[in-house]
Amino acid sequence: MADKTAITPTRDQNFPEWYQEVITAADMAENSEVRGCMVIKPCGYAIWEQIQSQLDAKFKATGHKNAYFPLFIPLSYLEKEAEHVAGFAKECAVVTHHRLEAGPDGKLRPTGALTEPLIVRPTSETIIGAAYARWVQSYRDLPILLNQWANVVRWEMRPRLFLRTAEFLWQEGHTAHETSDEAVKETDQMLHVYEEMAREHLALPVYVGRKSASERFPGAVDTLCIEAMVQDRKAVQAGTSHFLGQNFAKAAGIKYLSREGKEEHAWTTSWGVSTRLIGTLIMAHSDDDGLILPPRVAPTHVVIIPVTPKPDTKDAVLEACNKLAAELRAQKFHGDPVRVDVDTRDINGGNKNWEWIKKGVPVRVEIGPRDLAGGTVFVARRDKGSSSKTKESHPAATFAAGISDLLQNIHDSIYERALAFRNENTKVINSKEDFYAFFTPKNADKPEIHGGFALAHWNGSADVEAKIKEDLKVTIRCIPFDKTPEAGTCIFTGEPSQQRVIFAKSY
RNA sequence: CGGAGCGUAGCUCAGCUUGGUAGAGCACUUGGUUUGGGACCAAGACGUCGCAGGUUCAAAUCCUGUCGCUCCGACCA
Repeated sequence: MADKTAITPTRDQNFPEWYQEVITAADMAENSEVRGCMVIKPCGYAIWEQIQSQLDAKFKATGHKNAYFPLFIPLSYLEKEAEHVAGFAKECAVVTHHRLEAGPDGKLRPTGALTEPLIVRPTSETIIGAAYARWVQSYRDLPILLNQWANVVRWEMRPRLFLRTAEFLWQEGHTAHETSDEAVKETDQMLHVYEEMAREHLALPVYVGRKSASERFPGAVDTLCIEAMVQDRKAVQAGTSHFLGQNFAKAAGIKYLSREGKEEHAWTTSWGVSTRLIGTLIMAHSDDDGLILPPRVAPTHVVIIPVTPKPDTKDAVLEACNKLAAELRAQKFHGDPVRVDVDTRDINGGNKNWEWIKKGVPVRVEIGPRDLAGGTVFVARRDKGSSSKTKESHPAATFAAGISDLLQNIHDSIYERALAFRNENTKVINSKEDFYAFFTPKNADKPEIHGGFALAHWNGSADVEAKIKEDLKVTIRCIPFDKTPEAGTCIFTGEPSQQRVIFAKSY
């Protein structure tokens, strides 16, 4: 029993299936009867609420306000920006009717065809652009700094819970500025907000960089991104920030009279993160016993499990549990009260323990009669694995006072582990042969976990990118900012290159 | 939209080749014994065998059609 894992298969045996099982075991979400859509259950949604409230505070702190724009977008709006059309047309849900009538067979059928079909927003640049065009007349009306929390629909062929679903939750920031420079600064600023969120809240080390032209958001001049590595060594684009230049302003007619009295088009940006962050979190941190949550986004920081083997000590144990819960709740972690559950359910203690392990709660505290006698609490850290050997006895009197430090310590250890993993699997590659070897699985039928991030020189050609994608399913994840430019030669063509870029397989 | 596979209890699946009363494990309910890491015993509830036709005395099983799902490709945050 000792070496049994809570999740089967393990990560090594079958990573995709392990991922699904972690979600099921933690009761986070399930597939809905509508293909590609998911039901986010309370345990999953609570994580989103944490992400949402913490990010929202950062948006407010950088001068943004929230608003809400319509779900339905006139079809003609999408047509206004050519690249945008090409990017999204293939995955749009289209609304063509507005009424149902019972047919002769008693079944409902759509009637009342719309004169202009509506699309369900895949993203909102066009409809927000139309609003901004109405709102902006003068340079005095700029900047506009708005964000919306919304759902969007992209009709995906191959859905995966949290990572890629037909409908997903996200936030999309949309700003309009007087100058290019100001919009570029906004794009950088929001990327930085995402990077900070990933590092400090999600314990995710990310590469920050720029997308190559072929990976750019449709219609953008420049797309910046944060890229995370998960445990099968693939990349996940965890957030994006786009400098849209004047492309959408021209398409939507966002014009203003400048300080010089000339009519100008505004400069716009957009930026977003989605419920995909939850999928990234799961794949980056969890182990073969289930979810591991970084404390800042964990809906529950500490679960207290009363151990009540004998009825005569039960009341005293429960009292001690409630007392500790109150002490913990009085403590703060990054400004918020510590979130504590006391699990008093009358079920087998072992099962109870495993349930919380699978849900990824950072700290489990057991209190039983022996602890009462000794003035101790028995503490298990989720990030240290599930073995009972890692549990430690702490003095009950001082435990609550140290909880914030303990949670921060857990956060740091999760981050460090993810960082070490990423660094181990990021290789500097200097030849085409090494590159192909790095990304080719040894077992073609059932590929093992292989590859990682490759830092290689590239001549900037889209044809080379396309060829690599075709051969290996490997793409340029980003041109990283934090690597100092280094002259070299493209490993594919031998042509000069200014910088190494990050190649990887991706979700 | 191509290629493959699968639809049987809440879940995972057996049964189908060779037609004959609908099965197992897990989960669930009740009672009891347990309880410091996934407990045990007993009793119980749960099914239009994806759907529609056909063959047959008889279909989960054979035939035809149909719908859905999963995986692999193409596409994507």
